[in-house]
Amino acid sequence: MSSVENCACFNVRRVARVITQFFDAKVRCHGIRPTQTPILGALQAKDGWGMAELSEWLGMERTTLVRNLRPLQRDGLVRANGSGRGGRVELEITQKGRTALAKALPGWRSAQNKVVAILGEERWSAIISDLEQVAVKLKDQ
Amino acid sequence: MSSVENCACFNVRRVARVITQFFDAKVRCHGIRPTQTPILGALQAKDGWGMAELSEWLGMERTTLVRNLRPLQRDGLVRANGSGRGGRVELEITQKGRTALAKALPGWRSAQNKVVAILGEERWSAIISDLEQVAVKLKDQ
DNA sequence: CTTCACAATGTGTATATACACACAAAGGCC
DNA sequence: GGCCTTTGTGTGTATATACACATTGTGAAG
Repeated sequence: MSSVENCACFNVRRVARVITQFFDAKVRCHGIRPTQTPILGALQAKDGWGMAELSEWLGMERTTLVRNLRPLQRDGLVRANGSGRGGRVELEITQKGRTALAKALPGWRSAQNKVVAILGEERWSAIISDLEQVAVKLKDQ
Repeated sequence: MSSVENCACFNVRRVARVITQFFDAKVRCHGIRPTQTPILGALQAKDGWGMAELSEWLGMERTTLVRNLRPLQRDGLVRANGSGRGGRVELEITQKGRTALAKALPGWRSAQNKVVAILGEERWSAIISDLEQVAVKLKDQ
């Protein structure tokens, strides 16, 4: 029972790698990476996120988000308004960011559809819901 | 339907982050990381792995495994016998590696039990099995 | 006004991940 | 023997991730 094959961490990371590579192959040619898509998506849905707030929503270490934003800021897809160190920062997606996201959307949708189709939409929803529950419970501890 | 919240890549990566942090908190104090555990585990179960062979089994890019082995080799937990560039390499776990893995096992088991307990063993097995299927189908494409 | 704790952010360092590319050995073909 | 494909490995570069620590603004207590 307690072997490598059953390890929750290993198994989830393993499938995350494969799925990420699959999504990457579909959106890379549009200039953004699958890991950047949710950041842009969150900013497009609602402006004015703070760093800590957005990192919480993404389930990502705050300091990780700081680094992940760097390439997006450098390329002008995201703007960070605020004094930076010490002061609160307001994040917003730029017009260029919106355009990039829109361009990558067909590729993303194709990947998403193919992944979901493997198990079916219902099964997939159940798994996502269960995994979400795991994440929530683990963050309490 | 096609929003950030439903993205398969985002959701799986998200839960992978949380689970990894949880495992990390349990095994870090024993000197190894949750991402290194499966490598050591695979080598303990069977010696003589080649690079490509092991990376395939781990569902990891071959070049990623090369880098991930570096800290383990540096710390003397894993040995790579072979000419390296060009020639086939035989990987093996050292005695120090076996000891480190054994020391971390209680922490790992604790984390594993707690994660599995959230959904129950049956539910968890079903999810792992389904995700495994997704990984296999995606690698064909 | 000063100090002090808190809240929000960034940095140092290390590992994890992978695409594009480069390199070397082994074996078949001529 | 000399070429060439195939197989097995490593490197360059870039992003992703996070723990430990540092920094700065703000408001409350004195």
